[in-house]
Amino acid sequence: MTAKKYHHGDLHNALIQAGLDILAQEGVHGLSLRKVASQAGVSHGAPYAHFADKQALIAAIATEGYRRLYDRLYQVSQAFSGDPLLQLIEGAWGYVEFALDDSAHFRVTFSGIVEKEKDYPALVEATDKCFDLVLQFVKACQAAKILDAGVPDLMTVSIWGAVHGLISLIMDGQISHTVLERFTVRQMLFHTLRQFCRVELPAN
Amino acid sequence: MTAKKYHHGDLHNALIQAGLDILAQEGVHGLSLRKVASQAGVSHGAPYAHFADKQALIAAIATEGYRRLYDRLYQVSQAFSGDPLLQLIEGAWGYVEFALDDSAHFRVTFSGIVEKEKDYPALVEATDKCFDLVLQFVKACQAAKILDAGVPDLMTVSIWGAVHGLISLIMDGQISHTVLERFTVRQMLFHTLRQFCRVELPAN
DNA sequence: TGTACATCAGTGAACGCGCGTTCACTGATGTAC
DNA sequence: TGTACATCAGTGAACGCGCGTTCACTGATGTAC
Repeated sequence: MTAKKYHHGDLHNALIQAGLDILAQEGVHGLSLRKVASQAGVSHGAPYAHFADKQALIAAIATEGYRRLYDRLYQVSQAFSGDPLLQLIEGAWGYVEFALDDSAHFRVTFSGIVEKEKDYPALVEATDKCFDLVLQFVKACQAAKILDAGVPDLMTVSIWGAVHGLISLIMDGQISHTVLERFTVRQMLFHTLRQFCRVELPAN
Repeated sequence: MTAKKYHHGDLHNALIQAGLDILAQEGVHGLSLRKVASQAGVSHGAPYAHFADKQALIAAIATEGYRRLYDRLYQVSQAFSGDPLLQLIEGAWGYVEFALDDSAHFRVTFSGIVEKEKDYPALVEATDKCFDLVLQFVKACQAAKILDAGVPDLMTVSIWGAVHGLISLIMDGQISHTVLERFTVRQMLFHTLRQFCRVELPAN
């Protein structure tokens, strides 16, 4: 965050990046403070100058996850502004891509590893910002009669949950291979979205 | 499984039960072979007479999770036989209840902790049996025009994912309190199911 | 029924490991004069 | 510009811990005669 220029320069962010590297290479199980420090080229005591404890680093990594997700969604909202259906579809697809591209980061972000969210206001803010953007997508779709009218919050939770659950089941190997062999992830996503939308979806 | 009657009697199953106790008391993080052995009242080397390694015990616990889920779903299918809509609704609700009642067990069951499922045929079998039962629910609903016609496998994955994702987000604390305060879990589930069903749902 | 034996479930000491965290320290940096 | 000083990011040894796994053993059990 605040890029102080003492020895390292910006170890705070370097540690978060190192955490992402570890997650990408070794998965959630490999994420330890000592490995993160080593990956950042720093001794294992150094992180304590920037994070209170391991939980705080994980919270920062989760916050970064929500920020990246927001960026993806925001890009989609700009790219398809004025077309609520495509915003919804490609927003959902962006969510899926994030999960597939960086599955360990996705897992940490959503795994609720950080128990008392209240201690990490930046995480709460990033979460809320993401939710609000999806909420905008949903409201635009409702206005365009693409989605049922009704409480937008509920619809947002339902759609978010449907996409989140679909990609979670796939990532965690719960979908039988007989299904995986016959359909692409995008086809499954479209099938799910079709249940929510009251209009025809474009070809996937 | 095979209840040999040497010293303990049936340590195999006692260890699985002890694992469930640990999960209920301490969560996924507390699950270690040594704690499980201790909980079962046995020395920490004893489990190796029954399980090749920790992964094998976890696989057995996940298998038990799928079996319990199957039992819940089967009970629903019997209780509401002839009423596909109620089977679907209460089956989904059973899934949600399992997650809420035993969240750590639910997590282990679906977390894909066991990487190479092929090494645990009982787990694969339990998984497939569950999926097939949901598939039956879906087919019955399609026949009754409650759900859209189409590939039943795809519809099963979509609905399963929607319910799984909804309860996952709730369990992992990703739903903002402003939503949680206004709606019950059952209301959220009904809202999700309403998107899939082409008929009115009963009052929740 | 009683005895000798083989089996093997469970014991407990031991192994090496990586972990989170602390703490006295060092030395590079920024600042005051 | 040069010097003295204060700051504090990063070091590395040390701590205690719980973990998964191995292994020689013990003793309760089932079996053969």
